[in-house]
Amino acid sequence: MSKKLVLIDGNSIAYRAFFALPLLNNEKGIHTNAVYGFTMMLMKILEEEKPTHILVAFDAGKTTFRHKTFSEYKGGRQKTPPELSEQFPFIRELLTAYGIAQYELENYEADDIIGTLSLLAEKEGFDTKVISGDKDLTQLSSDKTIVNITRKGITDIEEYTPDHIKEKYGLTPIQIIDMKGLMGDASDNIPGVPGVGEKTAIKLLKEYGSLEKLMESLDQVSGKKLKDKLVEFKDQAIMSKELATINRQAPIVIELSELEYEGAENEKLVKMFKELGFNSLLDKLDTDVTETIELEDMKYKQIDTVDQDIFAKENGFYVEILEDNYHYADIVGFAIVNETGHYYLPVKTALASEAFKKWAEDESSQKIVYDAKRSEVSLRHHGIHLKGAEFDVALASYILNPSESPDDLAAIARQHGFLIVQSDEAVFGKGAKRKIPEETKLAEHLVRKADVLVALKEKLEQDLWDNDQHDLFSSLEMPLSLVLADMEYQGVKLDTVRLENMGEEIKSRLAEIETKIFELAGEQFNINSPKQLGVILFEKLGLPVAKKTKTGFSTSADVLEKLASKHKIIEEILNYRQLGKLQSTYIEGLQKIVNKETNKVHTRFNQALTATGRLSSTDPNLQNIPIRLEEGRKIRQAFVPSEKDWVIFAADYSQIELRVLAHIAGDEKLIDAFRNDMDIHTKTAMEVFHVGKEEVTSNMRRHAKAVNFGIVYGISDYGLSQSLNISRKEAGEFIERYLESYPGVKEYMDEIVKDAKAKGYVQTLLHRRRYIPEITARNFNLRSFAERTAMNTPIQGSAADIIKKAMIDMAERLREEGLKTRLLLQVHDELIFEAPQNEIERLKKIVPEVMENAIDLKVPLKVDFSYGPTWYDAK
DNA sequence: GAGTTCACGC
DNA sequence: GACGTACGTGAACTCA
Repeated sequence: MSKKLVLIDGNSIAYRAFFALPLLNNEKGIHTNAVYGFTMMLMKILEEEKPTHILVAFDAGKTTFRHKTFSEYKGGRQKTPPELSEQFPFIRELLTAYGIAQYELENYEADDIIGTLSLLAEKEGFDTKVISGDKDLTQLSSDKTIVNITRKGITDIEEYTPDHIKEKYGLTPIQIIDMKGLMGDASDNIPGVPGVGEKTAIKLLKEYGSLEKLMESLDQVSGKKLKDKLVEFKDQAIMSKELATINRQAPIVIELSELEYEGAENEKLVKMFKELGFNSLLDKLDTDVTETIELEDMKYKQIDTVDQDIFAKENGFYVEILEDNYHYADIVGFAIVNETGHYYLPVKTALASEAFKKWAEDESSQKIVYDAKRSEVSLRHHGIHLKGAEFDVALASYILNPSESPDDLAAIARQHGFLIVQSDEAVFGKGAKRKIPEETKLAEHLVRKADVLVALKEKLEQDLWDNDQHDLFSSLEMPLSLVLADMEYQGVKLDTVRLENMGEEIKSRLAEIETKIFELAGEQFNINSPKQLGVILFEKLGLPVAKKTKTGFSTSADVLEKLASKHKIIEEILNYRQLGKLQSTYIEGLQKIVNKETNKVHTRFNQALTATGRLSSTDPNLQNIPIRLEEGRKIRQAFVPSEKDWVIFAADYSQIELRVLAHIAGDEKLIDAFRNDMDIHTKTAMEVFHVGKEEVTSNMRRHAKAVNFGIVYGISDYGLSQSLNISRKEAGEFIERYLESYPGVKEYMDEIVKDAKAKGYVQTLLHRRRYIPEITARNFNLRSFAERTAMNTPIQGSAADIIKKAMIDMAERLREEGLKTRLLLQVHDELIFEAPQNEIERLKKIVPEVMENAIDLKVPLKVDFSYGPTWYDAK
């Protein structure tokens, strides 16, 4: 077996982690961000590299042999912040728990230890991986040694092989040292030659090979200024090179055999993680760790005959279904935990029991559940209408922190310190190996889950109160889960014949286009392969390369569109892509998932996923059915009412996000515009371009529309420049002018960012929160992104709140009025119903009324609606 | 099976 | 001065 050595630059990685992550605190107020980042990195390395040997090297003390050469080496460097210093002991302890060797050496830096050991390892036939945040280490790269340098954060790395260095700099690894000697390194206070930067250094080295050879041939150097500098600073350059050279002969007294990695002491790790408050990392430890810890015996009773006395007023109730599509999956078992005891109910027993059904449908018997909607829908397939599910742990967790909400009950439990239940993956396995274990194991697992539900409710409910989010939970998300359950269970009818005909037509058109493309290309290839397509377009046909992805040429639509005038093949390819998308995703995709007996599709709305509070939709995703291009829009002709002579009735909010913005920001002009029901894009164009209504050109309006779009989605100047195909500078100016035009909005944007920095989160009108820790990041990108998130989330999230409220109100209103109309879908700002003809007139009044009055804002909400025999016609 | 690229909606 | 830039789902390809 081959030997694999991993060498980690401990100080460098700790620094990286510290600066990449916000200052986390554990319960005792100890800073833990560097330890956390370090741990993440370690876990990743261990998993990906699977080393046989491993060592973490640290710098020892303040001075090294390099200071003898140059006393100002690393001078001017900022002192290590105390918040980081205090974390080193924990990192050391962590490494001990992992059973990973550590080493430091008086007078030497971690670099030198790593350099020395990697040289030794090469001689002994190891494959070595060096991990650092310091690019200096790349000089160690060789055919046996790969150097990984962290790029941003701590887990994103760039891999330096000799080939990669050649490609990136045109140099060999050894020449990296020469480059450093010439250009210096501000961070280490290595002077180099003034006026020589990376570009010049590379040029010189490509020509002369090394610093020494360059110095020998100084007279040949072109450019007087450069030559003078090189002459003047010759000694300084040579010294700089010396400083930058890693010592590969350090007097280390440790042997490679001592670095053998035998695995972590899991119990120590679990203990440490708990102390440090790394609950989320506990999850990532080997599953057998969570199996062994603190799992006290679970006493439970298996129920063979359901009797009233196993029920109480408040019950933890867990419904287990293994597959994720609960519309088609079987229930695997139930568990109930309450003050009377712990019970496991086999599926057959429960479903055959009248007592069970009666209890499940009893509103007054409260159930604490995990994923209410999932439980409701699956029970309904067995004729049981779950009632009294008053606390959904998954939804509560999501509301408390939508970004961190795990998708497994055990993980939520762990997050809150309850280590009494295993992960589903540990019990059922994952992927192809997922299966139901023997019944006692299953029973115990389910009972534990029901048990932890009860414990979690207590904790989560308190947290909801503390955050002033209880109302959002109990009056919005909980009732909404019932509405969504109805929608999903009801499903949407498809005209499968229509779908099939469209498929046939597209198929033949695709074949035609394919022939044309092959003719134009002069050969056959897979058009769907970006790789092959790239070769054809940019190598064979020699079209100009505008953009590259990390694996090759970019062939995305925006790139291709710019090439359209250069070759006839482009248009065909874009056409092929568009039709291919319709065929594979929509026609075939829907055909795959439609219920063959009922011709209905039953989507699942994920109510606990997005960071903003929007819903998402899967299997099929009915929130991205084409509409923009007529060609694709025709897909909507296949969406029809499920009953004869009914219609599809669609109602959408007009500019809900911008209206919300007007309200939140309290911007006079924006409020005024909406009160007067103006065309908001025209209005914005008037403001931004300082023109009258009549002078707004279609191009101005288009630009204004894109800026409004940008505000709603929180895109950057770069994003705006992409969508308008203008420069980033121009895009930035547009945004600035927008903010000048709407001073209230500008003020809001400034305030919300300040607020987010102070509180660490932002919130919506109905108190939905989103935590934005990166808002204090030192990294410009992370911080900018966080700032845009802070500005955008209250807008988009409040809009999501409002339509959710409208859905609940709508369901209630339909019930009150005894209408047969059914709500089928929600697509972020629109609701789609199916309705009998004779209810249309009522709906025309009720739907806008309910939707527009879902909340009271400083501006009116406006709803447009339409209806027709198919979804296509409801436009 | 995981990661990448592309494309659809809001 | 560079970084890599709304979110979500799904398909096909590619590599291991």
